[in-house]
Amino acid sequence: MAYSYQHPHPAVTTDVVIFTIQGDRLEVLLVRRGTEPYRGSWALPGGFLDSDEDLKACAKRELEEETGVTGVYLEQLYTFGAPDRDPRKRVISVAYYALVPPDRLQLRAASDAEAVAWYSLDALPPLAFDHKDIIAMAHKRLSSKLDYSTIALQFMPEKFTLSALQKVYEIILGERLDKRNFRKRVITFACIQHTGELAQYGKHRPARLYTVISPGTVEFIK
Amino acid sequence: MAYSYQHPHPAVTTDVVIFTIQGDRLEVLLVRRGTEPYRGSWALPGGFLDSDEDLKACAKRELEEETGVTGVYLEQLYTFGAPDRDPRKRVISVAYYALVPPDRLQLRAASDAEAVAWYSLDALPPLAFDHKDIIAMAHKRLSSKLDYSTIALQFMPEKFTLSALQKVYEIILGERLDKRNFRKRVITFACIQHTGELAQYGKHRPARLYTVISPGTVEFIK
DNA sequence: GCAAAAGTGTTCCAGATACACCCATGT
DNA sequence: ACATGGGTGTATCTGGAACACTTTTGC
Repeated sequence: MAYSYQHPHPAVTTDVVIFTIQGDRLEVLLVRRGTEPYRGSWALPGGFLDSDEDLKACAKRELEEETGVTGVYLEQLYTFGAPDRDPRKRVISVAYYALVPPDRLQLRAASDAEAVAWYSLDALPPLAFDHKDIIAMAHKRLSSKLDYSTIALQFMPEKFTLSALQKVYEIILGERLDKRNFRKRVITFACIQHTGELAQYGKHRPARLYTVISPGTVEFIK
Repeated sequence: MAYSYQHPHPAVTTDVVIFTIQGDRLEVLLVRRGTEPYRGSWALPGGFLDSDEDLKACAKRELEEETGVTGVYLEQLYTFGAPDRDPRKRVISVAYYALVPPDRLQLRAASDAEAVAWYSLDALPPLAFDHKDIIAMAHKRLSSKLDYSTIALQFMPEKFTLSALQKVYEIILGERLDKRNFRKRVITFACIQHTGELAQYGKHRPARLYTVISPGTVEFIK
């Protein structure tokens, strides 16, 4: 079975950068490649576009097939097409990215457990293709979106404390923030609300729990 | 001569949205299609990716071949890949955009003069494919970049008056701006400088001419 | 002298920043 | 009682917005 064309056609893939926050680290989801080229190397989840498949649908499908992660809100990042980015043949890759809360990271049981893992952004293994560049660009996009959108809320579980949210900002931006100013700012977000509940106690005062009103949406500030 | 693959490969094209300001209008460069599908319709300049060609190089080449416009700084906009965006076959299009000053608009003599034209954004003809959506997205991107970069300077000829620059902002944003506030803001741009010269006289006071120090660069404000 | 665009400062408001102490709980 | 993180208010600074008149030229 072969597909023939009058002109050379590149292959088209999608690749997905899934970020999460775990512990004190910003992490990305990687899969170990089972096929050449770069067999055995770590890479972003992704794969070839089907004939009648929308680009974003392809990214979602590959993500689910390879990692079991579903239901995330993907956003297009950039299209990578350097002629030599795949050593075997010409491949154009449309990259997407998304943010998931750490409690959503139930990785596919069905897939080989060894083959899917979270890696801290500052301790990435050697990566296949130009995936290092793709991750770098996604990180840059993420940082700049923090300034003018409420995108960071996508990292939060259903209920969260303001301290936890602040920690997320600090991890992504790589700097400490002032607690009072941070709180003043985020409570102006129309899309967060506190639930009246308190967090499970620690050896300190219990914290109020907040929740996001319209989840899955990227809102712009002001 | 045919190219065969084991899996279906979509075709990949680049399309280019070239903006300019002419008179009081924001305009885009369109070409009339000479081939099916949409033969005779207006469309963005663009075309198929060559086998070993970088995406941006393809956009530049097609732009020059079809319109004679060269030397512009292209930026990637978005990749469009809806399965039905081309009625004949699957085509993925990587869209680029750029801004050119009106004095650079010497369109290719070599190409059919009838086949290349500037159209005002608010009086576009019916367009091929999803090119209307591509232009809409490019316009949105352009508007938002005005806020945080000096991208509008790319529309200016080598020497220009502050009033001319203000008019450019007003045309893109679709609203009037305060003259004093505008001038205060733009003279803080590190990349513009006044030349000491005055504009050719009209029936009014001559205006100072300014120039861009590092042309071709998109600078971020602050 | 009149029309037409160039050029110029100050006041005000809102949002960001800097900064330090008391509170509720577990041990 | 003490250790731990939760929670709060005020003074200041800065950038953006509103706003009107004088200057230089052509006719």
